[in-house]
Amino acid sequence: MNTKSPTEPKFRRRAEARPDEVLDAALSLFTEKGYARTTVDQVAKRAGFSKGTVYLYFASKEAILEGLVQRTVEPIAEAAFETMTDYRGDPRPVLAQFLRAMAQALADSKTRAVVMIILQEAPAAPNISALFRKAVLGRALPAVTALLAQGVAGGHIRAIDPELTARSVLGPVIGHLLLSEIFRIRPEGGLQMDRLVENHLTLLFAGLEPDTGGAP
Amino acid sequence: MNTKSPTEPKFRRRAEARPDEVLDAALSLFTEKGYARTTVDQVAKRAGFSKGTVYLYFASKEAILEGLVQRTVEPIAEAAFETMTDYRGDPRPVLAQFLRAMAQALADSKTRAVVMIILQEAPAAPNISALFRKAVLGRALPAVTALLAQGVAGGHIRAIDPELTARSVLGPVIGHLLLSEIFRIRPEGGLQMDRLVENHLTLLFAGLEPDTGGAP
DNA sequence: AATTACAAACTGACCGGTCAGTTAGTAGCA
DNA sequence: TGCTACTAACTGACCGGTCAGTTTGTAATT
Repeated sequence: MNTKSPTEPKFRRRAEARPDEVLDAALSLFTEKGYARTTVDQVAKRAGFSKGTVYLYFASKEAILEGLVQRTVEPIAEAAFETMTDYRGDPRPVLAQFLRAMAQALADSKTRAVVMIILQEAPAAPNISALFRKAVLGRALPAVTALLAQGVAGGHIRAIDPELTARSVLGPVIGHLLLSEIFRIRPEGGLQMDRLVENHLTLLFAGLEPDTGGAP
Repeated sequence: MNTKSPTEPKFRRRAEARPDEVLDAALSLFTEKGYARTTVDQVAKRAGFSKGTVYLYFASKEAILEGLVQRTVEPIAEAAFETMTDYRGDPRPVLAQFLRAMAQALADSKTRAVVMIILQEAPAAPNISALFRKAVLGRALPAVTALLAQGVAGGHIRAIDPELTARSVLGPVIGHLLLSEIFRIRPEGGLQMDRLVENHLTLLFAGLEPDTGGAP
């Protein structure tokens, strides 16, 4: 990530830009070594100034993490979820739209990195967990569940459990992300989140097809 | 698990039990507060003795973590994967067997806890990551992929991408685990991994049904 | 007596957070 | 234009505390 060319003047005097510079530096370091193993001094150094300055803009190390999550998660959360809530009809087109949007968001490596940091730190940092739950999960899961329930009720899809099926809709994307980011296990040629989603959608849509009495 | 080799020690004090006691204590603390925020002293205290003793049996704090992963993961890894490799025919019964075994393994809260710790620490601890990859993922994924490929080739299932579909098979289970353990989002009445797997299997099996020209 | 198993005290490095002091920029004045 | 006075931005040494890992002494066992 950036880090600014070494020819920059020593004093920059642009207080408004500082918080974002801290967050950028923190993101790259947290990604490399994890939150716990990164020191505030390292963050400051990478951002191009000293530790004291960091504390002019963030109250604590954890506040940096919170800022990072907020900056990444909020715009994504705002962009979605409204279409789904009152939809009536076959849920599949909406699911496709949703999963493709998700794939697109996760195509950005910064977003991916923040999501990974959240997954790693959430168990030990309750406010991070709460933030993500409130902004993303608490909205996405009920939306998908309601969409599926409505589809079942209307006979558009097979009679499955909507709440559990929501996991079958979203799980593969999360699993793919984890395999790739944590264990470096990914298809030849990179993450290919798009291809994963398309493959998943064919399978999922066929699976959701109402049972018309086919033979197993 | 357990050890307790009946052949070796006739005298000695109670030293043989120590490593497992350390691992048990470490597991509960790592689960509560995470690896980084747990001190070796706390592990020793919970196990009922002092820090120095821990270092009689483990070379470092990270070695404790490795021991924990090894103790949990190896028996699981050994128990499976062989059935799949040379199978010919409709892969669905084997997939069902596999997912149910996975659900059963994850029903044990200790196993679940270790898996979560792995997911959290793997990015920053390469040998943990490698251990799990070698013992579990590096075997499970190719096995499922090969099974699917064989099913496609034999016309038993829809022509999907086997490698990507492996994610659709396993992802929901992982996603369910994550939602429950990290964000405390779970169905009423607990984890219900069994019900998730059964619901997932209906959906998945219908989705894998070869396309015989049904209605969209 | 020799060995083993352990507790307790200790060491040294590290790190989050603070703060007294320094520097860069700017407004006012001549 | 040059000077003074002031402020916001920034630095880096430092402090208090923590913690992984080590050493030493001792009680029990053989």
